[in-house]
Amino acid sequence: MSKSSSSITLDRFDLAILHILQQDNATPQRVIGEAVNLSAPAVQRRIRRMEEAGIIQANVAIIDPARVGQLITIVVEVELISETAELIDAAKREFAAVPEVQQCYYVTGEADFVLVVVVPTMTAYEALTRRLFFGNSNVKRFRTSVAMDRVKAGLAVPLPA
Amino acid sequence: MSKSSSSITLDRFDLAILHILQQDNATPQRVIGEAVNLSAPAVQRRIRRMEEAGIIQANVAIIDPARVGQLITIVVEVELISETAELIDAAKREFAAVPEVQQCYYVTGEADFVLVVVVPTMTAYEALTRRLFFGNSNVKRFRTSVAMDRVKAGLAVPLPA
DNA sequence: GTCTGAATGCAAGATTTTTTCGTGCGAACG
DNA sequence: CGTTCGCACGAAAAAATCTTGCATTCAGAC
Repeated sequence: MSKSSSSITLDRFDLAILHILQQDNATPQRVIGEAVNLSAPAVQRRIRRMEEAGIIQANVAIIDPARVGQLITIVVEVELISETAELIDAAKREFAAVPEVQQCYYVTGEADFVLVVVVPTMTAYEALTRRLFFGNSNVKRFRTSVAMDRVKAGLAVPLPA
Repeated sequence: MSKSSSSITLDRFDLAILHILQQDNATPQRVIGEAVNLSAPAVQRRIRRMEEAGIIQANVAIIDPARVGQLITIVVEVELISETAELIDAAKREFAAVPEVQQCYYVTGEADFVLVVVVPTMTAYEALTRRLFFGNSNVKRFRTSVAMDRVKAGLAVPLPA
C-alpha cells in the first residue's frame, strides 16, 4: 500500500485507459491496447503508474446489496451541535469506521454530514442510529431518507474529453 | 452482458470470496483459494457463477475524482411538484442518464431524490442545475450541499458473517 | 444399497501479465 | 552542432494466472 501520490500529468491515452477500467477492469491489456492504439506493455506501465500515483485508488467488485441480504439503503443527514475541528474529525473517524456506512461526506449547508448507509432491516438501522447518533452527545439531530429505489449507484467519474 | 439473475444461495465460501473481491478483485484466485480453503478452480467457478447470477454486478477501477479534474462532489436533494408514477420514472431516467450524476436514490421523506454529483467547477455545477432542475418544470426545488471532504466513498456492502 | 447430481481437486492447456531488451525521440549539456 | 541522458515505446521471452477436462467424493433420493 504505497501512497506516493506524486502529481503526474495524464494524457489522452491515460484518460482513455481510465475510461475503460472504470467500466470493466477485467478487460485484457491487449484489448485495451487495441482500443487506444498502444501495445499491451505500454498499457500495463501506464496503469501501474496511475495506481502508484493514487489516481486509481482500488480495483473492486461491485456487489448487488439486495442479493446478499442488505435490502435497505438509507441516506442520512447529520447535524452536529458543536463544530470544532476536533469534534468534526472525531465524527469523521467514527462514521468512516462503520462498515454499514458506505459513504460519508462532510458538507456545507444545513447538515454537517451526509451518510449513505446499507443495512439488512429497519431494525438493524434503528440499532445503528442508537449506537451512532443517540449514543453521540454531539449529534444535534439527523434526518433519515429511505431509498425506495437505487436508481443509479456507481463511483464512475466523468472524464474530460 | 448476460443477465440470468437466477436466485442462487450463497454459502460461507461465497461470502468469503465476495469479501475479498469487494476489496481487491485483482487478487489471484490461488490466493483467494488459500484464504478460504478451496482450490483455485473452485474459486473461479464460484466467481463465475456469481457473476452470471448478477450478484457480482461489475468489476471496476475506482478513480480519485480530484486527480482527473473533477474537484467538486455535491449532494443534491430534489423535490418534485407532481409525483405521478410516470413523472417519477421520467425523472429517474433523466437523472440516471447524466454522467455527472454518480448516484441517484429515489427516497422517502421531504425530498424525492438524492443525487451525488461530481463536477470540475462550480460553474459546471451551475450549468448542470440549469439544465437538470431549472429546465425541468416538474422540479419544485432543490437543495445543494457541497462536499468539503469525501470522508468515505465506496460501494462495499457489509456482508453477513 | 445404489444411483444421481453437484462440487471438488488435480493436471494440462490456453491466455494473460510481467519482464527484458533494443530503438527512437526530444531536451539538456558540453 | 554533436553528444548524452531520460523517457516511453514495441517486440519477444518468461512467468504467472486463468480456464478446462476428467476422475473422485459426498449428500440426498429412491
